[in-house]
Amino acid sequence: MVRRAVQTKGNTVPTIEDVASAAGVSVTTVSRVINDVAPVKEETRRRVKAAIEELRYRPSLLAQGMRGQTTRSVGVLIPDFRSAWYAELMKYIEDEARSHGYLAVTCSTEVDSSRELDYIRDLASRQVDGLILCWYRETPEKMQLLNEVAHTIPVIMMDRPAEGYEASGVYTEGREGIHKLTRAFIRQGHRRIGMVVEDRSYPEHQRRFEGYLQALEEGGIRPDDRLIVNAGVGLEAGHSSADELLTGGRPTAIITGDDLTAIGILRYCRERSIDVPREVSVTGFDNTPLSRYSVPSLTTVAQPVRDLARSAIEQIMRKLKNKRSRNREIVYQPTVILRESTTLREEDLD
Amino acid sequence: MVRRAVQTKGNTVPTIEDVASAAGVSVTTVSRVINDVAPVKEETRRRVKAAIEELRYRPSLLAQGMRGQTTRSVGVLIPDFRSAWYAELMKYIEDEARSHGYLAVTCSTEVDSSRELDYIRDLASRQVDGLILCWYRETPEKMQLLNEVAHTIPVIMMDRPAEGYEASGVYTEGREGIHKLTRAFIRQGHRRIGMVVEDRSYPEHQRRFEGYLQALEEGGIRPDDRLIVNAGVGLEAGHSSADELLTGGRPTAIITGDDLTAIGILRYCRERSIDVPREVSVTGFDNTPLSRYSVPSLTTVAQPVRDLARSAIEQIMRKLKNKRSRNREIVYQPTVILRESTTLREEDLD
DNA sequence: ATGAAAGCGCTAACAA
DNA sequence: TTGTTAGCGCTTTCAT
Repeated sequence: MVRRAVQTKGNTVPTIEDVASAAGVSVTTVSRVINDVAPVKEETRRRVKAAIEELRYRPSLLAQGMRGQTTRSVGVLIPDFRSAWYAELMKYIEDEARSHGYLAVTCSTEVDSSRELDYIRDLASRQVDGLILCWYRETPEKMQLLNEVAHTIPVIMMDRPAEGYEASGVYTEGREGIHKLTRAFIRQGHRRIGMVVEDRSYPEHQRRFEGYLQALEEGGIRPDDRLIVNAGVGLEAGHSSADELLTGGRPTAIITGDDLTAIGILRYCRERSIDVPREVSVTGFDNTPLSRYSVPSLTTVAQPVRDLARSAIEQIMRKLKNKRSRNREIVYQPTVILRESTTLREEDLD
Repeated sequence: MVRRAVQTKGNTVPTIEDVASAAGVSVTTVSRVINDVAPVKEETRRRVKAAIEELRYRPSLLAQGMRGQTTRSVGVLIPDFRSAWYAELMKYIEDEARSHGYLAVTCSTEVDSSRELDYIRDLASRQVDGLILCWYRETPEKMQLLNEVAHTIPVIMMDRPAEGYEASGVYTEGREGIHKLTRAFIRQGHRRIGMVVEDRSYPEHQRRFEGYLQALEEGGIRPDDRLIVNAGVGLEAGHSSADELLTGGRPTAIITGDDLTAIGILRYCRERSIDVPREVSVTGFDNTPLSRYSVPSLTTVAQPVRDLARSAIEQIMRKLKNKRSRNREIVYQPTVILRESTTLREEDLD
């Protein structure tokens, strides 16, 4: 009788069948001890566990996912890994997902529409159990794809209301933060308040801009085009925006929607020996770790990142548990953090 | 004859069978059209494609992965999403993977051994086609698990030699960067050169520290314990290290292994009105975007991040193509970037 | 050029 | 308490 030397194919991953035959039971029994889903005689269980241990068997999540309905994973789309804000969001989303036994698969879209589409399709094909989106531009094609996907799995829009989508919205009302900040400057006597608008095709940035306009209007100040710059996000964008603003309208305060943008402005001011905050105040957004350590440290607007992440995952889990539960909007309020780059005081805020 | 209203189950994802019956062909034919793997009559192909289009069918990567051998994905482990350096690495790894049609699944270990183990096991169960690791501590348990995994799929160790593992190594010789920097300070006349060592249990940090020691020795300088601080990574760690160093041994130059650490030091110096670089020079590591925009801007050591990412993915693809190809060590040399936080000149470097 | 059927590794009826 | 078996959605012989 020829006996195949099973150990020869040592570079093969053991399957449930290998465990079963090693333990002298059926695959069902193995499955039962793995999932602890039906009574198994104590001694059998021991044998199975021993076999699992010895073969270093781990069930294939692919097969489990194929058989069952879940891959225990959620897809996350963010614009850029290198953004401190999204990095932090990603971290907390990962932690929250993990605490439910889920894997967060995060992809960066680089603000590229076709890349967004590709990733959404890819993640859907991989049968992630839910999708969390932080994205920029909106196209009919994306809306359609997204609504198709949302038909199958829960979708969360972060950073904006989910209106118009079959999705839940989880975000911070950034408009309110900028509004408070602008109003505080006005109360302090500022009249020439500038704003760097990062990317108006991104709904949330548009909303922040509206908070600025609203405060100006309430303060009886006419918006001045020379004090409003449309720029990208980041250090470079901040730096060049500062050049534009400070050689033009000469604001006494500059509001931005991103810490890095603000830090780019700080850098510019230092190069030109413009004192912050004496000659011009500068504010950021997101309260990234860096904003505490910039020189001068940065007045900024904080989002409750843990809460955002927790809510996003919670919404997904809720819909996973009860397929027909409704979508929700979860909105958080931002907090203004006062630091050295302004002379604002708490009283100015309200 | 009862006709089931197929459209009723509209919230179900279409399968290859749905496409087949919609197009009036067998699943085999559909598969052939999808994968373009065998001749199909032009008209049939059209019908199938139309059905695919109409049903918005996308093949399940789960089923494909289960059937075939590949999930078209690679797992990536990094310590922290919030580190600018790893964020950048992650971005380029994602891009490279994508260019090969692969999905990069990146997980953060938070420098937690059990989390590392969990993720490695999880990713292996999900049958990623390769694994890229950047990690800290080394335990027997991890070594064993890793070598088991490496038996099945290609594994890349980034940030360190892969010696002792059945893996390829892809990393920058950071020791050399620190060595050059230290030597440059010595040539410039510095004698009291301090170093903040981020985490010596992390092999790469240990190696950087050795570069420092080596340069001191070559310069005939005895290492001074009061000038060497063991700290964590990051702004806070830098800040407190500065306190320790500058109230103690009073170095005229401080070398670190991380830009953020250095920026924490800059912040401290500003608080204490210690002029950089006049009173003390400071250097970082990684040439993160921020190092150009700090005040003062930071002399630092750059790693060729694109090359690292490209090599890592290349090694995986190579081993995937040819299972029995050997592991390799791919080592890159770092580049010193001179900026305002030192008074070093190019001539001092070599 | 096309189709029937086996099987990837697993779970869940259904039987015993 | 345990085992047999039918799929999950796909690819791939092997026939036709």
